[in-house]
Amino acid sequence: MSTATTPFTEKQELIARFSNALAHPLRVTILERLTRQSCCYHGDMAEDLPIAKSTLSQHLKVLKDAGLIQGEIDGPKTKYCINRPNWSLARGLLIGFFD
Amino acid sequence: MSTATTPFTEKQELIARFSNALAHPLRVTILERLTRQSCCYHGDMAEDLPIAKSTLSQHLKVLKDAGLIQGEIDGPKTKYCINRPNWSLARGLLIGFFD
DNA sequence: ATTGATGTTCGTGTTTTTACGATCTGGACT
DNA sequence: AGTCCAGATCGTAAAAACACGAACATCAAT
Repeated sequence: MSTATTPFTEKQELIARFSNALAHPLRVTILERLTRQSCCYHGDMAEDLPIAKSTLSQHLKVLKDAGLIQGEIDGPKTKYCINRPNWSLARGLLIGFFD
Repeated sequence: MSTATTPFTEKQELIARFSNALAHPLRVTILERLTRQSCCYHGDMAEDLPIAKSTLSQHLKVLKDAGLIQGEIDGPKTKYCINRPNWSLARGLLIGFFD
């Protein structure tokens, strides 16, 4: 396809996109939690984090748009977990990036 | 010291800071180049990249402030190279982050 | 049907990022 | 001294990130 919309390679764009998802300590915290326990509800995170729930929703959306997590509606709650395929992709790209 | 200025751990802050440095494809490109060849002049990069020199300076400053590169004045030119200790630190943190 | 709990979305304001040209600084060479 | 080149810094403008409360939607009980 080679949609050359930018002067950068696909790989460079992906590294930047995944890195951007990790570029806020709150999102790092969220991801750490989701890797420790397989899944987690919005509400459980909101309890432990010193932010408004709307702010948490925004950060979860950033992570979802980056492809690192996925959300699933479970009754009245929303359950989030790591998007494994993309997580592996990100890990591979970043480990490769650091030689 | 424990300057608890944020509710996050030092490690989380560092991961976010290093990731933020990688969160733009241009900066990814710069770092890729600096890892391939040990050092590189501002001017050499400016030739190959589709951006104004002032913009390049800004991105180099972001990378320097994050601690990933260091600059050295060499006659009329400025020579940049990877900051090895911090590069290793970033690699360790990110590889650890991805399990 | 009403209520209550759970999250998302909307609207707002503040701050940061990104990009550029123009200006300034400092070395090298006449 | 004067000139040229390399880069940094300044000033500006547009866009995006961040945070919050208010309003909205949805499910699950009552």
